[in-house]
Amino acid sequence: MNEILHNALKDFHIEDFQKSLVNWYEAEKRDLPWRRTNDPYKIWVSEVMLQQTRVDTVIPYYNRFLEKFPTLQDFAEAQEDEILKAWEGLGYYSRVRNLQSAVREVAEIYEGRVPENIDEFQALKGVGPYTAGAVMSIAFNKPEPAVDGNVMRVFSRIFSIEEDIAKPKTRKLFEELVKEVIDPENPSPFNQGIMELGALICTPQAPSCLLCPVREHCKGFHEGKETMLPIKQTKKKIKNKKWIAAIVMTDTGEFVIRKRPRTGLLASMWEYPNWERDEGDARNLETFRLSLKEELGMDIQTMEPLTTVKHVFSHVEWEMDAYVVKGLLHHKINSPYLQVQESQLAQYAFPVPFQKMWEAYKNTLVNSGKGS
DNA sequence: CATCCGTGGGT
DNA sequence: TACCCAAGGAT
Repeated sequence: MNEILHNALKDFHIEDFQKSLVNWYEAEKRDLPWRRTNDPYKIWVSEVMLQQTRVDTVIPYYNRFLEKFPTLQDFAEAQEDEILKAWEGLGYYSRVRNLQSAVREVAEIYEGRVPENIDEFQALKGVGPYTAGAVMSIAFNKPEPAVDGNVMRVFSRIFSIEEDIAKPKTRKLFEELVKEVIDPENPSPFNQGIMELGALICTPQAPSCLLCPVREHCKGFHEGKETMLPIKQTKKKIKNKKWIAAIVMTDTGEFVIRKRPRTGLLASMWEYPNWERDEGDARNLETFRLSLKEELGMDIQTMEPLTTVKHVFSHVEWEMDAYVVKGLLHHKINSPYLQVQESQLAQYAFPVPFQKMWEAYKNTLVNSGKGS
């Protein structure tokens, strides 16, 4: 066993720790929708939604999702636009496409039953070490580690571990540590207990150590280092990208939208037509007119400034100058473009920056007395 | 291993 | 305002 592990476990009362944690979890756990089921499909859905996403954000999405796709088979048979719409606003959209790909594989290869073998399950798309361990332990009560940010923070403090939790290698260290201390009789409440502790007590800022059920086991607390842990390398600054975009309405009163490429940022989501813009280039607007004319075959009648939308993603920032364009379409437009009635817009999934743009458009209609 | 991939809330 | 953070995974 490696040095850090050996050191961490020295003088650590494993069984007392397990009991204190599991008892606290059973007494204090929140009543969350995915804790009311044993269906591995539903637990799987919850775990994917919860990746890098807060509980309060997930709850309404989870409920709506399972209302729409109650069974694994229902979700396997759904159309891409349907599943993206169900995920709209939740972010990290490849999660839902990977989830469907994985679910379809389960439907076809495993006769619709979620594999109980962790290696088979983790081989599915979108299922990494954390999700595999979480579903195996929570749905099937298997003693597998499920190391997320909570677990690394809580265990960094309990064992006073100063490894950088931003480094991939560190997650493996914590997996080994969990394997040593997990309660083999109660893997599900143990794993969920650590995460619940991280969410309710052992929080990133100002942990409530005086309320902590495992305080007496916490080396970081005893050393007065709990607020110094975990150690995490800071990430670098994000870049800025500038766009010019438009709400385009045709002479027939329809709106022009566009499907984004299958890969990359906001993959397969819908958007309003937009092109990259060069800062300080006076020809931006003229280039924009040309793009609309050439790509859409549109004669522009009016073009008025709408708003500027700023949106910060995980690694890039957008600044979109938005316009409202009205024009004549001479030909049928081609994929990836689509012209739809306003009443049909709601069935297409738009990422947040374009939702902001549409809201601004609706507001101008209301303010100018043209709204409904 | 570093970077890409969303969004909203907290300080 | 400018960060940080939240039940990560793919490439």
